[in-house]
Amino acid sequence: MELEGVIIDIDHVPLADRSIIRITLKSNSGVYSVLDKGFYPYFRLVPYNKNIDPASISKMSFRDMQQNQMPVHKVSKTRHSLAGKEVEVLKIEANSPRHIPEISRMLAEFGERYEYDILFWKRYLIDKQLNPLHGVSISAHDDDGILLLDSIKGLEEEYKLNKDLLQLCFDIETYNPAVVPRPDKDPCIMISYWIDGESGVLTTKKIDRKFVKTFATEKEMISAFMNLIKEKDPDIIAGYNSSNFDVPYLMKRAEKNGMSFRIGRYDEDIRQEHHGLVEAIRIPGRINLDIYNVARFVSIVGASEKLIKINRFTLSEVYRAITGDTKITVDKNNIWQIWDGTDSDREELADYSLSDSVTLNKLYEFFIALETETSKVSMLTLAENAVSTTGQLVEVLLMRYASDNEELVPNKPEQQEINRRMSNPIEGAYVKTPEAGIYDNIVVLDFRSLYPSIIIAHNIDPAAIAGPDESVYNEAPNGIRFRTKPIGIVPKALKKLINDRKEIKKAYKKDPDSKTLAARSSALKILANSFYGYLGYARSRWYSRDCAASVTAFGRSYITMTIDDAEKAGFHVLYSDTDSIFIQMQKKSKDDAISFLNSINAKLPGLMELELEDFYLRGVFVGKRGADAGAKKKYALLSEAGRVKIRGFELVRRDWSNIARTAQKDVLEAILKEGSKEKAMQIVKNVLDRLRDGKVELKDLIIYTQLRKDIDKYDAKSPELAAAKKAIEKGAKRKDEVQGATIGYIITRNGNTISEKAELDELADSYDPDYYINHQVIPATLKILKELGFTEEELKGGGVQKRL
DNA sequence: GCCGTAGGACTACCA
DNA sequence: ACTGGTAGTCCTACGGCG
Repeated sequence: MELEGVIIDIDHVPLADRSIIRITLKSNSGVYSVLDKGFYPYFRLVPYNKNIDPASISKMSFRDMQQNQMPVHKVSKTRHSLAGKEVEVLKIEANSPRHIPEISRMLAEFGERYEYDILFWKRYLIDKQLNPLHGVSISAHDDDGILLLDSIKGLEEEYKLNKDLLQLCFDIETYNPAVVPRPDKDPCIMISYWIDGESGVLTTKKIDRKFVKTFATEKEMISAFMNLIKEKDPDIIAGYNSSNFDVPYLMKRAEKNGMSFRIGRYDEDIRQEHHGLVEAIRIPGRINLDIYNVARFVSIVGASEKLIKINRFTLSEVYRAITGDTKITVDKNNIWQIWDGTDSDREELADYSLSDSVTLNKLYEFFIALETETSKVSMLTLAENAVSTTGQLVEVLLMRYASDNEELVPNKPEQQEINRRMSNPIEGAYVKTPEAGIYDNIVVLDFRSLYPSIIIAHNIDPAAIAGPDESVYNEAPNGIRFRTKPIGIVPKALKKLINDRKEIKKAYKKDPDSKTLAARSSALKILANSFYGYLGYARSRWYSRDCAASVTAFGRSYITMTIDDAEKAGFHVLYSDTDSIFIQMQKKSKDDAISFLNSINAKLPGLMELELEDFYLRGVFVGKRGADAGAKKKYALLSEAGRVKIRGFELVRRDWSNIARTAQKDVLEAILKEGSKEKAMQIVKNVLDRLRDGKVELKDLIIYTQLRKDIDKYDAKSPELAAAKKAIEKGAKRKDEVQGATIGYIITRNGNTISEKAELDELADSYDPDYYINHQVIPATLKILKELGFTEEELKGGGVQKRL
């Protein structure tokens, strides 16, 4: 039979003598499971002795630790290129991926080993050139009720499912008399879900709510949840931090109840795997999607795309960030008391539980387009894409190009090599020091995708570095020479991403409401922007100090050339950072700026392009604290269209209080929009008065900071650390609640030093006006008012005493 | 012992 | 656990002073 569809999941099933690939395919006619017996896991060996006979390796006897035979399936000769040179390679196929580590170890004495750590199913996708969500076409036959694959290939046209992938969102509540729930002792008390518009709560006590179903035991409740999944057959199981909490917890509870928590499409256990630093949950035949990971990924990687900015990654904070609404909540530490409380307590708990799943579904709807489109670009399954870092996405993409080009995939570096790379960083971008001041009529120009376009224009690739005796090359400003051809896999991959994005943008213009097109464009940009970083990443397979240093050297050269030309043409350059240049127009017209832009573009190679970012009516640059020089990476602009663009100022930083941030924002806007010196001063005076009079709400005084390290591993004392430690001592927080978390604290009146005065936001009952005046509002606003000609004394004279 | 400050640890930002 | 460049806070150690 012939099948077309998207790959939901791909894994392998271990049989007695070998492992075979299994594909879970979703087609418009249903979900199919197809086995491919024609593919074997393998690694490659570059033998020290070229005359080594493949047959002799085939005949060797390999045994594992338990002395089980591990026959080699097949050994064949290939030719591959390695760092730009042709080499003879042996491809050694095994029967099971489990055999690869041992067989490759035993062959280490015969040569250099490569590609021994590429996962079996990933290898399959790469070698067969498949893109799971884009769609595949399969030819298979029925063998006693099992579908066996005859051939598979990727589809040219994207496969259109007539319905979106079906998601089930769920969340659990647990009994927690010890505050932190103990999976071996404390039962799961509620499971809430949302699927296809239907939502409900499964529980074990009678609760008077229509959406609640009550079961006699925890075991029956978990079984009912498993049955629900079986019956509704979702493609995606979405939770919030579910890979670390909900799923492992239910697995443990099921085990305690003498059963197995199985929610896949096959009668198999869920697999828990380490994936870099995150825990990955594999649900056979379905897609596990932990929205917590997704939100973090988008927030970190999508930052440049301005997708979202989230300060804290709790479910309710993320919900608030994307919808502006707040969700209902309960005191998490007291769930067990609520559960043991009154009927109405339990009704509220059920409402809360339900709201978590409903909320989660809204987050799912918000993130799924980008997640799906990133998967199509990375050509990984949705579940794998969701647990991958950008580094891993770039890596797997380059593996595909290496495979197409018959290049060996470089090995991952050993720890010693990683340390060596990290201790030797490269020089980065150029940043011009601005002159503090307030300027009118500014034009901002920037290079479109500077680093990707440099890599493409100059064929920057580890395998393209020319030797000293070669004559055809392009020399980077740092002296590294790159062959002009053949085109390396790094520029080749980038060019495809950039060309694809051009096409998508064209389509988007015709269909501006398409979320899919917008998300695909973002996904392409995120991937393209990660290549330079990957070249300089210490753990990268394609690390190349020379390449990364050449990219930034070219970058510095292009931007300084642009600055010099602008000045030669009579413009005043205010500021520049990496790929952008801020020009004060003075007597020049917009046409002059455009013709300058054109003159630069006329001499740029390839698809490199300087773009007009925007014209601005006014801009503010401030001085560095305690120095004459202007501060870099800090500016505020007002565009002709009335858009305010603010970068770097305290008001965009979460580790400043709301009161200081708001005051700074109001001052900047008063200057930008109204040019009013007096109004700016009045804003600050009002805030200082309110602070002194104790009229400011505590919530506007919270300072948020992440405790990035283990709480005992800090060398330095800090207010946030002191506040966290005090909360732990009081028993208000557990270590694991604050470690790695973004905590909020307030400087109170109790104590002498700032650290002594710091208390977690929920524990603080006063604030120290002196601190907020002299350490928050004044530093944030004074440097701006200074540019208006005010002095510190005038500000203080406006009603502030420095002394208590 | 008090004061001012250089320098380290740390975080969050820009590109 | 993609890069480097940067500002800024808080704290501590240190040196000068008396």
